[in-house]
Amino acid sequence: MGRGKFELKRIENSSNRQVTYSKRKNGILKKAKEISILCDSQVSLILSGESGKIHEYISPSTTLIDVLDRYQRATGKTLWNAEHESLSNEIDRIKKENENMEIELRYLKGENITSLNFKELMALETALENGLTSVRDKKMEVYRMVKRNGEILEEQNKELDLLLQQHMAVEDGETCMHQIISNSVC
Amino acid sequence: MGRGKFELKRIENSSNRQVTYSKRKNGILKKAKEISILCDSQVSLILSGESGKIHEYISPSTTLIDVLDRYQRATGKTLWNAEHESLSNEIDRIKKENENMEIELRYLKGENITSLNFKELMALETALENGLTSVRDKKMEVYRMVKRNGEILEEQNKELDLLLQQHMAVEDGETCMHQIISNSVC
DNA sequence: AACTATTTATAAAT
DNA sequence: TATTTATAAATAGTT
Repeated sequence: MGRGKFELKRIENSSNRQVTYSKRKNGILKKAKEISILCDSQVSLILSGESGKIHEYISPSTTLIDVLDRYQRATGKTLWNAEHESLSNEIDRIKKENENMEIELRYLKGENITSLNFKELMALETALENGLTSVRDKKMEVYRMVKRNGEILEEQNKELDLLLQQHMAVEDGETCMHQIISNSVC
Repeated sequence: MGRGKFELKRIENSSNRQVTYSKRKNGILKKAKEISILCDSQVSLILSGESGKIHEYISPSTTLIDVLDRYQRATGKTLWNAEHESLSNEIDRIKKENENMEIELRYLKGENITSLNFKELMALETALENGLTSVRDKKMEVYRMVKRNGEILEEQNKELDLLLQQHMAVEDGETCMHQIISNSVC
């Protein structure tokens, strides 16, 4: 079907892949419905694409549980125990991930850094400096935009301005200092 | 397809029904395989006809367990027991936590901050400044200790020293600048 | 999202 | 039951 023979391999273009998924999903769901009605058969079809969203067709003459029961009896595989184990494993995996992120977060906040060696501390410092630079750049950008648009009410504006002046003073100072260090005029 | 339009209703002739089942079963199994490969999607298809024999296609990138697991959490339908539900809830909870931490981490690294407003940026900046201060203090502390104990070999020491001098110079500059701002002597 | 040229699936015939 | 064939259906690329 379609404008040319297709090769049975993953579609590399992400956008095409998504479109094809959407089209073929509808196609196969229709096929599932047809065979179950035409031939009076039990069907369970569960699909999920990259978005993670699930699509299903379960023939109305049955339930998923029935299908799985039959499946277990026919194949001799016990899904229930395996299911339990699989969930437990996933929990372990996510918890581990969680723990690592928590540690990294604490480090970035300067907590629990006693155990770090010098090299690690330097890397951390660099990461923080980079973050700070991005945030300050963004802040300035937002500030300029707000100023230009004059969108905030007078009162809020004044309050904000006070805070800003304090902040900006510090940063201007630092910038100036860097120039001193690199032997240019301040 | 076929020699005439077909009606979507049970085929009454038993022999025809069986033949059609057999043909369409092959067709839909092929379709299942195709969509899973072409679109990199997770597919579980279980079929049974009147003979009771089961046919299945499970995409190789996954297992039936995984598919059912996702199915249950996506639809909220519990296929097995209460224990499953509690495990499933725990996974959802941890994943949510995980997501929040991931966002916070990105913020601290200065990523994805476009959506933040001014107040949030200021809070972020403060957090980063605090982190940086702690890390730098710690770094100095470690440096002094290492120096005093003379534990590193001569060669390593020299190499490190070079790096350090660069780092310290910058920070001394900043510290000095802060003192200027707070009206004390530099 | 709709169109269309082509391929693919399949109902009926053999 | 397997193969062939006429036709409907699905769909890849296009707009």
